[in-house]
Amino acid sequence: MPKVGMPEIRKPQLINATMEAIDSHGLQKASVALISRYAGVSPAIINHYFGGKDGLLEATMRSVLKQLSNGVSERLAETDPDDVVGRIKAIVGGNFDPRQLDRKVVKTWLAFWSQSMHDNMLFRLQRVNEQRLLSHLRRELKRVLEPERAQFVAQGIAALIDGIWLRGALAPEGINSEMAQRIITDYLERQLPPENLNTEHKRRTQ
Amino acid sequence: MPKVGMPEIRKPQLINATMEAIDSHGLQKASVALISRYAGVSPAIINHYFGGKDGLLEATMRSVLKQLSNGVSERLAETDPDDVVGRIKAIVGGNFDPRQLDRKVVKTWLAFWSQSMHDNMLFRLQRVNEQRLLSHLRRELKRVLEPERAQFVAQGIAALIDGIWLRGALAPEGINSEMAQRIITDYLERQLPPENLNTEHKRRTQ
Amino acid sequence: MPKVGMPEIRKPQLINATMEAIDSHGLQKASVALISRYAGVSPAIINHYFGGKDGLLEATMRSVLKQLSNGVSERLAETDPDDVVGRIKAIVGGNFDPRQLDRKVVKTWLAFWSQSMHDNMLFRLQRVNEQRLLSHLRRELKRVLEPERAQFVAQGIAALIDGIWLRGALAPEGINSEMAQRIITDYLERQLPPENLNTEHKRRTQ
Amino acid sequence: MPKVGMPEIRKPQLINATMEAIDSHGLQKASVALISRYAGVSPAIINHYFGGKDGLLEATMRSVLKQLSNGVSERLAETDPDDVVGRIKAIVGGNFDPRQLDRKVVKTWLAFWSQSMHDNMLFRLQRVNEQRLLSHLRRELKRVLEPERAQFVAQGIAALIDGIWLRGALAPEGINSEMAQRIITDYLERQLPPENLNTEHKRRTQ
DNA sequence: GATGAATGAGCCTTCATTCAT
DNA sequence: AATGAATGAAGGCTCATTCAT
Repeated sequence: MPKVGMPEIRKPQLINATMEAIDSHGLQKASVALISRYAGVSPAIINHYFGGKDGLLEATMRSVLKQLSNGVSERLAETDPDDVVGRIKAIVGGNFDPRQLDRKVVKTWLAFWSQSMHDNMLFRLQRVNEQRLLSHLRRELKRVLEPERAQFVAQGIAALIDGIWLRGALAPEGINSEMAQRIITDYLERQLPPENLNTEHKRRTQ
Repeated sequence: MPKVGMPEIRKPQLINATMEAIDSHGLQKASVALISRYAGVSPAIINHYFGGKDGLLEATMRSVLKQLSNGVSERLAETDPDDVVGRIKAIVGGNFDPRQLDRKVVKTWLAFWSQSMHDNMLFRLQRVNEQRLLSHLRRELKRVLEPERAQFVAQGIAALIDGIWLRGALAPEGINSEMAQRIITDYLERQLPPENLNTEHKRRTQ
Repeated sequence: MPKVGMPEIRKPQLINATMEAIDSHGLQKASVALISRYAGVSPAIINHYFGGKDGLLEATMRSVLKQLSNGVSERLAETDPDDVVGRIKAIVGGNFDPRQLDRKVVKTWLAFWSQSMHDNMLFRLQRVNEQRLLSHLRRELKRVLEPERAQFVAQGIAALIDGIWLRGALAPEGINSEMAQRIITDYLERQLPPENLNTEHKRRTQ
Repeated sequence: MPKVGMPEIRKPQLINATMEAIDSHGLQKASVALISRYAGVSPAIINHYFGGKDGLLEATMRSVLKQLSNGVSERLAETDPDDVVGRIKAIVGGNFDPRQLDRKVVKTWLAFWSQSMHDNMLFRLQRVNEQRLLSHLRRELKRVLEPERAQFVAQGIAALIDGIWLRGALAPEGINSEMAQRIITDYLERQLPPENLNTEHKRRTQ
C-alpha cells in the first residue's frame, strides 16, 4: 500500500460536496464558492486538484456513472452466466440499488444528463454508459429472443429504467426501488418465452 | 396612439428564440443577451414583455407543456370515448406527435425538467402536467383493469413515455416517433385482457 | 381669461406626483416610470411637458421653494412695516406654516438640498432662496441691532430654521410647528434690546 | 498563506474613496465603479470586503458618525465633570472640530441624512447619533435648568448644530467653525442662569 | 498544501429617452 | 395630446480563475 496523499482525501471530498451542492441548489447555482463551502475548504483548491470547475464536474459525473455501472457489474458477477432472467434482473437491480438512489445521486445524474446535451465531454461519458446499459441488456436478451426483438425489448427496458429515474428525480418521495423493479420485471416476463420463466422467480408481482 | 398588437407578435417570437437558444447553447448559457440576439431585438425588451428572465422562462415552459398536452387533448377529442385502447394510443400518440418532437422542444423540455427540481414555479408546472398524464392513463385503464393494476400499468406507460423522451433528448438522431409508439403499444397490448384487443388495431407491433 | 390648456393641468399634476414619489420612495428611486405611475399617465409625457426628467425636477424644486417663500411674503405683507419683532416672526412663521410642513414637502426639500450640491441648476435655486431668507432677516434686525450683530443673529435664526426642518425631515413625527416657533421666538427675544419686546408678544412660552 | 492584514488596509481605503466619490459626484452617482476607481482597485473588491454596495455605504456612514461622536467623547473626557458650560462647549466643539469639517465629510453626512429617510439601516444609525447628541446636551443642561427647560434648550442647540452643518454643506466656503461655535455659545449663555457663567469663559463671543 | 486577495468578464435589470402611431 | 414600443447605457453583482504568500 502506498502512502495515501492529500489527493486521495480531497478529491472524493470535493466530489461529494459537488453532489451535495447540486442536490440542494441545482447545477446552475453550484458555483465553486458554494461547493468549496460544502467541502469546508477554499475555492482555490478546486483548481489545484481538478484544474478548474469543468474538471471537477467531469470527475463528479464519472463518479456517479461509475457507481451506477459498478452496481450492475457486481450483481452480474454474482449471477449464474446462464440464468438470463436472473442476469437481466441483476442489471435492473443494479440500477435501482437503494444505496445509489439517494436524492443527491439521482439529482446529480439528471442534472448532468441535461447538461451533457451541450458539453462534449459530459456527452461522451453519458453516451458510453447509456450504450453500455443497452448492450448489456441486448446481450442477455439475444439468448432467448430473435436479435431484432432483443433490441426492441432492450430499448423498452432501458426506457423504463431511465423514465423511472427521471420521474423519481422530480418526485418529492424519490424513487421507489421495489416498485421500479416490479414494473420492469413484469415487463420482462411478458416479453420472454414461457420456458424461460420457470426457475425461482414465480412471484410476478410479489 | 402607439403601435398596437405587438405583444401578440413579440411574445411568441421571444419564446421561440428562447427555445432556439436553449437548443443550441443550453439553458445555462441562455442569457437574455443571447435570447434577444436570437429574436433580433434588444435585451431590455424581455423585461418589457415578461417582467424579467424568469417570466420568459416560465412562459416558455408553459408553452412547451401546453403544446404537449394539447397534442393529447386533440387526439382524445377525435377518439371514440369507449375505445379504451384507442384512447390510450391517443394519449401516447399525442406525446409523440412528430410536430412536437423537434430537437428544440425536446431539449427545452428536458432542460426545464432538470431545472424544475430547484425552481418552485417550474416545479409546479411540471408536476401538474406529469400528474395529468398519469391521471389520463389511469382513467382509461380502470375501465379494463382492476384499479390497482391500472395504476401499475399507468406508471409503466408514463415511465416509458418519459424515458423515451429523455433518451431521445440525448440521442443525436432524436426521438424515433414510430418506434416509440411501437414499444408502448406492445407494452399495452401485453397488459390488457385479450377481449380488449379485437378492434382495428391488430398487431401493429408486428 | 385664456382658455386653460393641458399644460396647466398636467404640469402641477406631475410636480405633485414627483413629490409623492420622493416622499414614499426617495429621490434616488423616483424614476420617471414611478412618477408617471403616481400621476396616472405615461412616462413619455414627462418629456413632452418638461423636456426630460431634469426639467421636471427643476420645476418641482422651484415649486417647493416658491411655496416656502410665498408663505413668508404673504405674512410680511400683512404685518406692520415698523413692527420689527412681528416681521421676523412673520418670516419664521412663513417657514413653519402648517400647510407647508406636510411630509411630502419637507422630504422633497431635503432631497433637493442634498442633490443641489452636485447639480448647478438646483444649486442656484437653493442659493437664491437661502440668501433671501438671510437677507430678509438681516434687513429687519438691522433696525434694532448693530449691523454686525444683525448679521450674527440672522445667521442664528436661519440656522435654527433649517436645523429644525432638517431634523423634522428625519423625525417620524415630522416638524412640530408650534415648538419650532417657540424655540426661535425665544432665541429672538433674548437677542433683542428690551425696548423692542413691549408689544403684544408677552407669552414667551405660551 | 495568503496575504494577511489586507482588510485593515482596504476597508478604510474604500471608505475614504466613497467619501471622495460622494464629495465630487454626489451619492447618486457614486457607483461602485466610480468608488473603486477612486480607490484604485477593481469594483468586485467591494463585494469581497463589504458584501455589496450597501455594506460599503453603511460602513462609510458608521465611520462618519463615529468620527463625529468620537470628537465629542474625546473632548468630554478632557473636561471637568462639574463644569456644565465647559461640557456643553465640549459637545459643540466636538461637532465643529476642524478635522471633521472638511468638505468630504460634511457632504457625505448630508447625503446620508437625506438617504436615511428611505433606508432603514441608515435611518437607525442616524437616529442613534441624533438622539445621543440630544441626550448628551439634556444631561448637562438638567444640572442648571428645570427638566422641561433643559429639553427645550437642548433642542435649540441641536437645531443650531445641524442647521449650521446643513447650511455649510451647501456653502462654497464650507463651515466656519469659529463662527459656528460663537453662535451656539452665545445662545447658550443667554439661556443659562448668570451664576453658571462665572468661570473662565467670559465673553468669548465678543 | 492551502488560502485569501484580486480581477475581468458576463449577467440581469433599471432607466431616461426617442419614436411611430 | 398621449401612448406603448423599443433601445443603449449603466448599475450592482456573481463567478471562475490567478497569484503571492
